[in-house]
Amino acid sequence: MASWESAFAEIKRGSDEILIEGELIERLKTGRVLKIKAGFDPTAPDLHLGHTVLINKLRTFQQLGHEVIFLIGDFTGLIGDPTGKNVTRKPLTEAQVLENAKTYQEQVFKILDPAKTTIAFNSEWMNKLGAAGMIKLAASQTVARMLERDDFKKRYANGQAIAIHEFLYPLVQGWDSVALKADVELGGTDQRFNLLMGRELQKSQGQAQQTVLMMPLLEGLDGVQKMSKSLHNYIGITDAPNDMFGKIMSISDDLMWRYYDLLSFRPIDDVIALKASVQAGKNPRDVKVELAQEIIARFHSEGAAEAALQDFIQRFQKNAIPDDMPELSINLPDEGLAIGNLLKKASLVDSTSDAMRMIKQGAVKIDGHKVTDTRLLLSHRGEFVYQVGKRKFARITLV
RNA sequence: GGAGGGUUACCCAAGCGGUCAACGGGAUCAGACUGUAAAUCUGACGGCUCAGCCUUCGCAGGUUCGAAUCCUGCACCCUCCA
Repeated sequence: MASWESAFAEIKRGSDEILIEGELIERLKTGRVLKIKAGFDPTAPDLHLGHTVLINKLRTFQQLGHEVIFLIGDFTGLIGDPTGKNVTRKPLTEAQVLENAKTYQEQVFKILDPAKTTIAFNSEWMNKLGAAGMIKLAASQTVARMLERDDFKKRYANGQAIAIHEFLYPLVQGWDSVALKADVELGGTDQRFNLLMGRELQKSQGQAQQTVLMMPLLEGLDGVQKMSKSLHNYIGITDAPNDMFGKIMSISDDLMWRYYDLLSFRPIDDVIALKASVQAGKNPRDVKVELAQEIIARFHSEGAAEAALQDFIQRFQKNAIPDDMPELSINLPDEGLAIGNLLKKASLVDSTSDAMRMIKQGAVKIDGHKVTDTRLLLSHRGEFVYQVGKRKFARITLV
């Protein structure tokens, strides 16, 4: 195992805050295998790059020889984490939770080594705890303490609902740390309260208090809000290579550097060199391409990364139509088919009203020719490429 | 249990008897400009057989020539009191 100094440097890299650093150093100095806990709420069936910031850090621990526990919050999922929410979260059904959890397991091993990863479900000990145990646990904390939390405080002040079960969430998460005897818990900065609850409960149970390691939240494609499935600003790790490429290329230059810091496995010196070269005049687009390549290679393959690049060049830099686009055939009635209807049937627009708007705005093309007549009646059979806006294409055969 | 306030399009939020498919902001989409960036500018933003027509303002009724706007009942949310 590496020296504790270098291990600590690796661990700290990219992190937002470590509570308490000194404790972590003491643990590392002992040289024993530490239990590293990170909990995941099975609300979204697909992991996205935002989640991987944390998983990458787990990977770091794993490479340093520690025991990584990937905790699936199947029990907590029934509550719904109130963190950062300004409204009560809808609890998941048991079936949804199980389904999502399964998908998590499959996906996480694209980053972690399955042989070295322990997967745990918190229902295992939570179900045993029982109602009486739950009440006892709830009795250990006060409402005033809960209301110290910023999100609860705000909701309370704004007169928004806080359901009682939401108070249980941090307690359960903290109890997980007790059950696992965790040495370190990883979480996003928004998890501070929940993570610290683990320390409190461990202390009350006479255990050593876990070190809390907080990672920054990754901004989504919009560059402002955190990446999340429900905000539709995410890059899923199962996204097709071309989608990944497109999404990464669409982020702002500023955001690109953020992604380099949190997602790239490249040495920090490389990133510094890249920044310097851009300052010296290199096109940021090309640096973004490198990032896209690295990430696609990680979740797909080198070949897929190369193919995605070629497709990108083909499609946008040469302004050509893409090779792979949805292909469908649509029945052409004898009396003809209105352009609006066709676009709707092909799902290129949301409604015929939308189609009318797009045409008026000059966004619709057939085989590259702009459509200007909103009442265009299609009457020729055959294959045509329809385009709405810059990115939506469909090869449609009228039969 | 009591008193009061609220429920408007994806979100926030105006409107308080006609000129409302409904002000404004955000998000989104399109066009211009570009590096399919960002920023900016312009436009659109309920649906349809689209220069016209149809259905929306928590739900159900009612008053009226006419209601998002007034009345009644119901549902849900919030605040204060108990």
